[in-house]
Amino acid sequence: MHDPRYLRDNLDTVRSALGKRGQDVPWDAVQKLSEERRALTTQAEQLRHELKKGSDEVARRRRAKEPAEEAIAAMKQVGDQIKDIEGRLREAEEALNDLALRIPNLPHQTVPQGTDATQNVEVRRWGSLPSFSFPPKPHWEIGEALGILDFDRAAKIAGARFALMSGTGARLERALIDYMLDLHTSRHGYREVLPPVMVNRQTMTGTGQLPKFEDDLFRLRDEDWFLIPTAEVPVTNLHREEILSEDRLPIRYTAYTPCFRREAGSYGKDTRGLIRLHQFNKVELVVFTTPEQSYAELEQLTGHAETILQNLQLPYRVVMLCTGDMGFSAAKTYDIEVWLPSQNQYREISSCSNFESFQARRANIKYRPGGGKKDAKTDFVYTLNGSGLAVGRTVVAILENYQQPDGSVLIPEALKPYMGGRDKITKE
RNA sequence: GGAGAGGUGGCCGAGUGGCCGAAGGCAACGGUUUGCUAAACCGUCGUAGGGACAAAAUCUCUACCGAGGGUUCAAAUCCCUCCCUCUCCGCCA
Repeated sequence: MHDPRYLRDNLDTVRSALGKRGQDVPWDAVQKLSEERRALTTQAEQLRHELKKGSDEVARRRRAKEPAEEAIAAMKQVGDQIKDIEGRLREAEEALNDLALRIPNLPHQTVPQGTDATQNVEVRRWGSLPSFSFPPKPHWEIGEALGILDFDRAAKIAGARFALMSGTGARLERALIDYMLDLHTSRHGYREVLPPVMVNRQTMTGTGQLPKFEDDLFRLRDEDWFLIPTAEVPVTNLHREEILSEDRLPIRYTAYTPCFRREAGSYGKDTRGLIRLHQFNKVELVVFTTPEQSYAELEQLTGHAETILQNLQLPYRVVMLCTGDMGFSAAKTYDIEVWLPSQNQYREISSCSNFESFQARRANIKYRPGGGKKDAKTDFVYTLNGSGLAVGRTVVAILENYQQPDGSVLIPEALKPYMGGRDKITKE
């Protein structure tokens, strides 16, 4: 959501800054409704002022035992006018709001121009790629052979794009969740939260999933609740409609949740394995901070996610997304991509973004600068979040990078304490 | 699911049709006093949208007493719908 005043006065700037991203926005309608709303607001306020004065006059006359019929009749008319104007105002506001909520965020200046993922910019690489004396297998073959992944039964009980993990596979997923949360809470300064995974419409609107991307979400049939596609949604909305004092900032949360995505329109993509599922687990990092600190926070938060991969000794690279590949709400995004030997490429395992005030405006999350002094003007916080990490994809990376010629899989050193001390997954 | 109670400013809490954006208290902030602390006293003390001013200070208008409708010249106050919280019963983890 953009500042309506800024939008009104700088429509052309916004429009060109959005470039390709804003192609489907009906700019003329935005401008027209913007002006209409302003005019109607002024009219309505003037009329209400008149009504107030008139009503006070009636009250005064009543007390003075003077006749008030004339004033009452006049005010009755003003009242009718107000009803008319306010009705039109409401319509204009609703229409404008609906359009405004569909305008994506403006990219930060440092974001490269581009139309798709091929124009993302690699920022850095970490780790050395593993070499194999045999053709590395895809994780689903490894997992099924070991008896820790079962896609056939998952399909039976739920359908395509679901997974069943069992035995050491289930333990591995749980170990990773534990490990990530422990690291972020004890070393990186995040507070752990365990939020609802079903949320209401307002919450989904706050972070930008609604109104534009309802088709990507699972929705309950009898209630207006949605399954969260990421913990970003409930956790960012923790402070919706709140004013935080600056000395509380930055506020950092980490949350493990399952995530649910319809994956509409991705038929045929990553149909096998754990890469793209309707339900997956993720540990998320969410930060509320000031505008000044937000970009330093983005670097730091990305680093926190990288630490997990480093500790697990998984090679990865960091890319800065170009304007055409960024999500709707983001101003700047780094993707962390982990190396997958079977695919001979890096694949996304984390996405870290600064949303600037875009979500804060939608969710009305403010802060009061200057150590809580009353006279300081409030302003919107900046929100950030990143995966730290997508758990299923981390399992994928471990299975593939740590696979052995005999089909077993070594357990990364850092994870052993979380795996009951075992150092290897063998056939079960 | 059944029955009942309730939602007012950061918090507590008054307010049943007009002079109420809302008494009083607490907290907070500024000051006076004080050897220091405390206390006392004085003052300030919600959010947002518009207008005036070149801008800030400031002034002014409008909205907001859970949300949305309605009645009325006039609604925190009356009516309707919804949401949320609490208590009891039932059910369940």
